Amino acid sequence: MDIQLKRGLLDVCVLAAIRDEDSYGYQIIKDMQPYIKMSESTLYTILKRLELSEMLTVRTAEHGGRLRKYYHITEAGIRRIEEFKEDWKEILSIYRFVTKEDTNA
Amino acid sequence: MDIQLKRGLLDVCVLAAIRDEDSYGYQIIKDMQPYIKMSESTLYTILKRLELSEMLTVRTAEHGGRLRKYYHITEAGIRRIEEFKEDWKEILSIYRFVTKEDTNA
DNA sequence: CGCAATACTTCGTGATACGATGTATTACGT
DNA sequence: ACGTAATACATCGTATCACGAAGTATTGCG
Repeated sequence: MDIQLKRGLLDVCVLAAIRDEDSYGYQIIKDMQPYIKMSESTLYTILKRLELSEMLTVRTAEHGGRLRKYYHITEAGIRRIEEFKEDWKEILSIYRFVTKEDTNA
Repeated sequence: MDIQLKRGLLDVCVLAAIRDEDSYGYQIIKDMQPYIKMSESTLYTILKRLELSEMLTVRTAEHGGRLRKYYHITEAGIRRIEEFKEDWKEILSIYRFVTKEDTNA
């Protein structure tokens, strides 16, 4: 998919991936794989950004002797998803503008 | 609307604005206004980019003593719109992933 | 012992939307 | 005649951001 098209989707996708249950980087990538692919460097950059903007909180936990950083969505993160749903109406109107065939004979 | 969300839409929107009829910068902005707002600097940057990638051709014409640059979509430009329609399927699947409520429990 | 998988991090690069600013002309009100 | 808005296009600098490359470290398997 066009890289520019992905940009607005990535943040909100990551939030959606931790919405129902806390998760960690490696798992998030795997969960999103069927929908949208992203490299590790991209994901960790996004997670850092979402943490800075307080869309999620981080907690470090040990799992099998290895450290994992678990991410938990905040109220602001949930609102961010809601805002995306609002934006979606505009996106749809743009989609119609772009795809509408020229029906003037 | 979220600026990142607009990124993937802008190019294809501009192409859609000249699809049925050649147009020029100032007019394009006005035509797209109801759907998506962009500054002049953004539009002219995009037009330059689309010209470089041969999605459109340019012709300068005089109109009321003033010069106008008219933009004409190419075959590649039309294909670009078709590719967007293909991408749309992926976008929809992402949208569903993001908006689906947690129905477990 | 070596290699894949897991897990996270850092760095540099290229793309790009935008505000600010500039140039020039036409049109309109007073 | 004068000033202001509208039309029309261009350039520059900045901030944001996705990505590949590369690195660190551990677990687990053959």
